Amino acid sequence: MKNKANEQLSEFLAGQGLKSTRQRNRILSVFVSAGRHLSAEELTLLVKKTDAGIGYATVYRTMKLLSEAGLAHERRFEDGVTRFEYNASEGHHDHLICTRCGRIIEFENEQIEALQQSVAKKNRFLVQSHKLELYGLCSNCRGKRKSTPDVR
Amino acid sequence: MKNKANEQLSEFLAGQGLKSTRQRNRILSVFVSAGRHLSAEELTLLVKKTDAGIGYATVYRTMKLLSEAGLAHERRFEDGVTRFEYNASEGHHDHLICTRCGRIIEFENEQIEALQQSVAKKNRFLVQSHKLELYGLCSNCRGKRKSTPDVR
DNA sequence: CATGATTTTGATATCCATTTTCAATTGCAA
DNA sequence: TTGCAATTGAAAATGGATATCAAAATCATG
Repeated sequence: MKNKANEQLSEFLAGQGLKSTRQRNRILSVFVSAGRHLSAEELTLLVKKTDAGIGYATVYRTMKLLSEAGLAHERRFEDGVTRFEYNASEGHHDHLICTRCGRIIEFENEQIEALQQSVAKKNRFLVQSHKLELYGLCSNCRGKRKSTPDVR
Repeated sequence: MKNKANEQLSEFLAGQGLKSTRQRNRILSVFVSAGRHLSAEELTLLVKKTDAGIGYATVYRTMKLLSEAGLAHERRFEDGVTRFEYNASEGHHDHLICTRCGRIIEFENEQIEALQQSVAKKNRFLVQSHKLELYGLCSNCRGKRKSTPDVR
């Protein structure tokens, strides 16, 4: 009866011998419906609107769990704060990050990925993962002095 | 009489109305002669061998200063610790980072840079800076079970 | 449905890198 | 030398993330 994400969570928990709890389901629901990159703090604030009794620690723990379950991905950009993104399914992607309004745009580019492999090969290096982030001004913020924050 | 880096520092300090101090010169000298990426902690340990009275706070403050002076670049990789690299002159480069021994290899690739620009253009995004990191196993660590730590 | 072993939770303490505070010291122009 | 702003070192504060621990909740079992 629940949405797909929550079903996936239930499966994962059952498979790991972990328990299904109100908190875990609530946190996942809020996270998914937010539909954007969220820090643990932002997520906690959203969650508390629905269920004031859920604490920070539980949010942190749950997000780690969701990462293990493949339902969330941890991202840490320049500001040093870990943010989570909901990963419905698709593969790897990289990010454009607006330094003014915080907007995060995702992109994929196989040509770049291929070149990365060739660089690695030249250095006899075996790539396990990579991170590509482009920082700058998004279309909304170019040429503006002020802006409406999108994400903090 | 000093080396080039220290001369650059003196110029920068004079230009900013800041003072030349024993600590600042000592820290820069140690940093430059190390010739590799160093965290503030690693650098402090090295500095203390020469001059035990220099504290952490001064190292942090000085490295921030050197960054402003263009003599150092801050880098923060996945482990969340800020490291500094001495930048003699050359332009931008990216990194291959060994997840086993911590070795850091620098590389440049204009093709990748060009593709980044095209991605940005498609998204009407103005790039100010970027970060590309490839994590994996270096040539020494491929096929090994254990390794000799290079950094940390 | 009651039991009880095992998990989970929430509040709080702790960790760790970095920054700030502040009184004492130092650099340097006059 | 003197005077004052800049700098320093030690220690406290900060901030995000993790660990601790007693109380509460889950859930297989009887």
